[in-house]
Amino acid sequence: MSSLAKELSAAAGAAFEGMGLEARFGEVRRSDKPELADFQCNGAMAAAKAAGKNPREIAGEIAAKLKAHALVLSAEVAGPGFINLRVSDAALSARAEGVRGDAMAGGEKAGDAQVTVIDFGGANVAKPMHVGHLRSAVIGDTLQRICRFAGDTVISDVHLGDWGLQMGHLVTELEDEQPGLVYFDAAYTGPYPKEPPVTIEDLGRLYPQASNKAKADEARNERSQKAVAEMQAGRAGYRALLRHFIDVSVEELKKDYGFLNVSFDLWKGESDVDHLIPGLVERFKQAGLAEESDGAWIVRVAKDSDKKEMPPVMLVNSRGGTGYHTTDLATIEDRMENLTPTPERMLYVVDQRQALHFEQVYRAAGMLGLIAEDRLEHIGFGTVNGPDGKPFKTREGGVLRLADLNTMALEEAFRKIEAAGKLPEDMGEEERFDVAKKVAVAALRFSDLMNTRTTNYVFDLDRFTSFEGKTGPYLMYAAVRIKSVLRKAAEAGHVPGEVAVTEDAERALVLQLDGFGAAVLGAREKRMPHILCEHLYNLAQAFSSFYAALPIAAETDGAKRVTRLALADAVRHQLETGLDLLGITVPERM
RNA sequence: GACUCCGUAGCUCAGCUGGAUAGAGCGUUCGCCUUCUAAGCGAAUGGUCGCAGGUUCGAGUCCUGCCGGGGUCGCCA
Repeated sequence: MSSLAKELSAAAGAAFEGMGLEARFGEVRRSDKPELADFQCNGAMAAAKAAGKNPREIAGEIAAKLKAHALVLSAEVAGPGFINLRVSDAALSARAEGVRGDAMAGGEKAGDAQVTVIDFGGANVAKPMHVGHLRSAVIGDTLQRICRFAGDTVISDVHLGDWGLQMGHLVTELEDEQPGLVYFDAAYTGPYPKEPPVTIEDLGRLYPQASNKAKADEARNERSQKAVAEMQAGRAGYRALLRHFIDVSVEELKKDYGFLNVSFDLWKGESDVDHLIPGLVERFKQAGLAEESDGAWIVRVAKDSDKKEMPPVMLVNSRGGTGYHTTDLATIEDRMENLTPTPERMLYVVDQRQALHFEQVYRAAGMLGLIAEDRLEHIGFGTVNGPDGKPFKTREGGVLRLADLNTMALEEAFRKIEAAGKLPEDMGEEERFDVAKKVAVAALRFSDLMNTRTTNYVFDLDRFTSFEGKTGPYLMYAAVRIKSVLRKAAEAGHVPGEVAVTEDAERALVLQLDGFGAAVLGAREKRMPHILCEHLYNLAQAFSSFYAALPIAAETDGAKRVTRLALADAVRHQLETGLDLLGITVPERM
C-alpha cells in the first residue's frame, strides 16, 4: 500500500479529470491546520483559474466524490476553495502496519530510476582534505544512499584531483630534497621500488612548501609546470612517483571518509583518463569544434541566448598542457564507454563556486555528443563558515583539516556524553567510545545535511553536538529511546500487534509516518537532503510527544498496548531507515 | 562592469507548482519526573518576510527597479 497522501492524490486527480480538468490539480498533502483536517487539496482554486470557473463549485464536486473513497472520513470545502480531508482511524491503522512491515519503512521507489554516476570531485592527492571537503563527502554520500534506496543504479566515484600543478610541485620539491632518487634519473626506465619514497606527512609538508615558493618565484612555478608537462608526456620516473603519491594519499583519505561513513565504488582520478586526452582533443578538432587561439586550443561554448559572458573551454593550453576542463571531458568519455551499465546521468557534487566550470564542460560534452548536456548536473553547495561568516579557519588562520575536524567532533561528543552522565553504568570503555563516535558522525553529518544545500552555513560544533534541538544526536537519542522501550516491553512479554488507532497523539504519529516516501523522493528529485532531515526531525518530535502523552509498554489495556508498541516499532523502523540514508547509525543504547 | 546566489523572530534557518492566522531550533519566562531514558514534553515570548512599485480574488513565493552581503568571470584546480 502506498502512502495515504498518494492514494488521496490519485483519487482527487481522477475526480479532476472526471470534470475535464488536469489531474495534477488533485495533489493532496498534509494539512497546514491539523485542527481542521488531516490532509488538504488546494487544486480547485488553481483549476478554477485555469478553466475560468467558480473555485468553490469545483471544490464542492471534488469533495463530494472524495467522500465516497474508502479512506476518507470527511471531505469539506473551506474558504475560497480548500478541500479539507479527514481519514478514518482504520485507514491510519492499516497505514501504520504497512510502514512497520515494509522493507522500505513506507518509502517508495522512484518512477524514473536511472543509471547515475555521482562524482565527488574534490579530494586532492597530497593535499589533506579540509572542511570544504566535508560537504562534498556528506552530501554526495547521502545522495548516493537516497538514489539507491529509490531504485537508481548508482556508481560513485571519488574522482581524485591527481593530475594538476600540485603534482608538479610535489615532484620538483621532492627532487630538491632528495635529488638522488632514481625517479629523477631521466635515463633510468625502471623497475622502480615498490615502497613509496614519501609518507603522508612528507606530502603534507612538500606541497605547501612548493606552493609558497612558486607563488613568490615565477621560475620555481615554471619548473613545476614543466614537470607536469613531462609527466603528462609520460616520463616514467614521474609516473612512478605519481603512483606512489596516489597510493599514499588514498590510504589517508580512506580514514577520513571512513570516519564519516562515506564510501565509493570507484577510486578513480584525473590521471586515469590521461591516455584518452590526445584522442579526445583530436575528436574536437575533427568535429570542427576546436580552434586555435593565442597558442591554445579552445572550444567556444557560448550561445546566443547567454546573458552572461561564457569563456571558452581550454582544451589545450599554450604550453601544450591540459587542465581540468579536458580531464573532466575525458572522464565523461571514459564513463560512457567503459562503465556498465552505461550511465544515463552524472551528478557532480562540487562547490558552488565551480558552477561556471561545469557549465562549460557540460556544453562541450553535449556538443561533441558524449552525452546530452541536460544529463549532466552540477550539485553545488555553499561554504562552511566560521562564526564571523567567512569560510571556516583555524585560530591561526589556516584551513582546518577534515581529520582535525573529525577529531574535534569526536572529543566534543565524548565530553558531552560524559558530562551528561546518562550512559548505563555497565557500559564498557569500548562501547562508550563507539557511542561517542556515532554521536560525532551524527552531529557532523546531520548539521551539514539539514542546511539547504546551496546556502552557506555557520559551523558551530557546540550546537551541532548538542542533544537538544534540531541535531543529529537528538534524532539518535529518540531512536535509542524507542529501542529501549521495545526491549523492556519484550522482556516483560509485551510485543507489538494489531494496530487500532484511537488517540490524537497516535493519529498525528501515523500522519507523520505517512510523509516519509514523499520526503525521500523530494530529496532525491531536488538533490536536497534537508527535505529528508526535516521529515525525520518532525518524526522524532512526533514520537516524543506521543511518548510523553501516552503510556506504551506500561499501558494496561492490551489492545491499546499492542497498538502503541506497533506504532513505536514502526517509528523506530522508519527512523533507522531514514537515518541510515543520512549515513547515521543508531546504537542499541546510550 | 556582467552574471549568479542570498537578505524571513534577538541568533541559526525552513517555507513544496502563488493559497487559510508566515513555521522550526537556540535564547528568554513559566509548568511537568512515585510510570516505559527529563539528552524529554507542554505553554508563553518574539516578525513592517531588505526597500519601493507592479501582476490578481489572493504575493515571503511571480515581474521591474533600488539598497546591502557572498561568489564567479579563457590558459590554477
